[in-house]
Amino acid sequence: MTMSNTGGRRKPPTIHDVAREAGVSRGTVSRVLNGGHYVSPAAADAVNAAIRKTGYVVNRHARSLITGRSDSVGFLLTEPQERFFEDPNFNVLLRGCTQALAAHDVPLLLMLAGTDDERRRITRYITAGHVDGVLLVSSHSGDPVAEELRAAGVPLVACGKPIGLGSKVSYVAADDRDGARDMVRHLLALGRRRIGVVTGPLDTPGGVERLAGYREVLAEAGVEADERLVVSGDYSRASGEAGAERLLARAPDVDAVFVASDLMAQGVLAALHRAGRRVPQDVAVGGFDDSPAAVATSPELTTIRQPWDRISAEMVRVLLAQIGGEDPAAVILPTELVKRDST
Amino acid sequence: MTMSNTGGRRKPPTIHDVAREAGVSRGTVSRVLNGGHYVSPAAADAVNAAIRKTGYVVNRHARSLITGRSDSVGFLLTEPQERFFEDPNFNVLLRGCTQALAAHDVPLLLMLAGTDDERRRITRYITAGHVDGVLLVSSHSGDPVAEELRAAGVPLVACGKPIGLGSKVSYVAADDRDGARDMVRHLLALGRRRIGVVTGPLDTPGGVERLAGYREVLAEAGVEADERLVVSGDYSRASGEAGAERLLARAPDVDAVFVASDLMAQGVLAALHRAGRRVPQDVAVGGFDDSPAAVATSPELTTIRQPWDRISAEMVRVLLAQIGGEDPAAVILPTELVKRDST
DNA sequence: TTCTCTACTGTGAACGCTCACAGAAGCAGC
DNA sequence: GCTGCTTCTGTGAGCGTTCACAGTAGAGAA
Repeated sequence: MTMSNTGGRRKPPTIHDVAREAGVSRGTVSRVLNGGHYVSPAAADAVNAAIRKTGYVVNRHARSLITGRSDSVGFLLTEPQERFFEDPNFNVLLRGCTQALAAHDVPLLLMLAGTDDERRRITRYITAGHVDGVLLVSSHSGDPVAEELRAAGVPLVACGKPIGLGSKVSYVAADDRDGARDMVRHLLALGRRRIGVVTGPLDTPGGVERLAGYREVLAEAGVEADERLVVSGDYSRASGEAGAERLLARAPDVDAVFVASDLMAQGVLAALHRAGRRVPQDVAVGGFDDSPAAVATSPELTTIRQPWDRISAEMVRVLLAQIGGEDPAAVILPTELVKRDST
Repeated sequence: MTMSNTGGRRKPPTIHDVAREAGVSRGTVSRVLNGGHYVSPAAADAVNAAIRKTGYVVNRHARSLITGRSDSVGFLLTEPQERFFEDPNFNVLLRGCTQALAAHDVPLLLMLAGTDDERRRITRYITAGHVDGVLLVSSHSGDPVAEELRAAGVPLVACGKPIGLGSKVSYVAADDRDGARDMVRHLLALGRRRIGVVTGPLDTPGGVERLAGYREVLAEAGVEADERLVVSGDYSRASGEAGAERLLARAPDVDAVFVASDLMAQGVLAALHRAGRRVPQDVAVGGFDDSPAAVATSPELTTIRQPWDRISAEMVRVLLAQIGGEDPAAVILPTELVKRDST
């Protein structure tokens, strides 16, 4: 009699079937399912055996209906779709988050807010309680979706310090300023003195902090600050390329560039190459992120590693804690200089 | 009296509240919510007004509990994570699918199966009925997850023709052979006769078809087939780079290369550049996909456009149809030659 | 008038689960 | 014996929706 007793049944087994099979009540099965407290070892064993035998899987809808939780979270990206297509950092983050969530059996709903229409639909979906919380990726300030979610009291964890959301919203970020300092110190140590910078968008804390780190280290080293060496970008490859061109035009004697993202650094490399500058001999180039893009260039990029694994793991941890009732938290993680061939 | 009557309530309004507000029964509200058949115009208006006034949003869990549907679908990627990090085609597809699904108010659950452990968890999740259907991206043959899902009768639509799943599984694909033919004809029209090819993985229909198209056109044109001109890759950038090196070593007189993916073409471009060959003067390079990667190269890639918008829209359409009870279907979409600077 | 048909509406039951509560069993202390 | 405490177990109620069914009203036909 080793065969399963399901016979020709179509419908999946319920908690009731498990209870009958194990010779206990629904309540006991439910207790085993939810942590196993106040259950005798004998009963727990019988229930687990019955679950295996029947192939029971909990019906999440029935559970959610009564608990009021959905046991799922949203991953919300409010960047323009070009950025999503271009920047592999999002993929790394997405992968990290799904992985961390899987350990808690929490599915991830992907929400890409490209248009205003999508923004509205997604906001409605989230505030209706269809997800318990949101992992937010939105670098720019004044994001109306984020503000609405915060106002609605939806548990929220941002990747990178969010702007204009007050201190009530959690975030996880790498130590941008410290990373920038490491890179510029590295360039100084190579003997470079005309160090340019292509910044990130200056309406984001990340962009501001990386620039601040650059300025600090130059000042500490007594290197003359030259505003012609500072050009701004928006993290995109194209803006890196344009930035490098401006830099070469304004300060032809530049001998190193700190670029605030690897993607922009790709563009910088292309522009330098077109201008006939050798990397790293004539101009050293340092990136930021350690994204997959950093090793797709030639030469491979020296860069500042953002600990993506830890960032995504912390985002998930903080979000689940907040869903569980804890207060918002801010987590800053250390970066690391990764030396490759571009410096 | 224009204020909402919600007062200090915390709990969201239910269908019952709407019914009371509109002066009708739950059943009538439910009918309005689900298509509005057999409802008088007056009642429908009253219900819609009440919905707006109360801010009612349907509780999907309660609905799912009784209908047995989850009204959500999974997006399952069984590629190794490096591929997901490297290839922006996945992002384009993902974006297209979320967008198409949003029009039907169907959320997308992201499932990335990197490890065996994840594969098992995801299979269990899906076969438990937590999603109504699956959008599958899995180029390689013998994928055990896909086979299990098919066997379990889960509605399934693959991107690209799946291998070894019999004819019972739906798929949407671009016309690989025809696209390859267009590209090789284009290279011939440019006067090239020593046309090499870097193939995709030959355990996938896409890889096989693109190679077949190449061979066909050369044969039709009476150009001598030379197996030294054929090297194989796996769609990755690195394999394109390695492929081009092999090609140059085996057939130094190559004057054009048809590369079966844009990402590989990036690698081919890098290898040609390193070898001192000018593109397109010395060697013309044609890609495949028209992925965002195609315009991030210099020179920008001539390529075969896969109609990603239509592919994702069709995948969603076919999947929803199949969930609705229709039979599996295969959809082949036409490609288009996009001329840029690399040919 | 009465019957039938169509268009619409209301009601109870059910979906599968968790939660609160009541009760049982075992054991100690009086 | 009774009381109190702890640990465990079963039961009824209810979460918010849809579905099947019963019922009503009005129009048209006999």
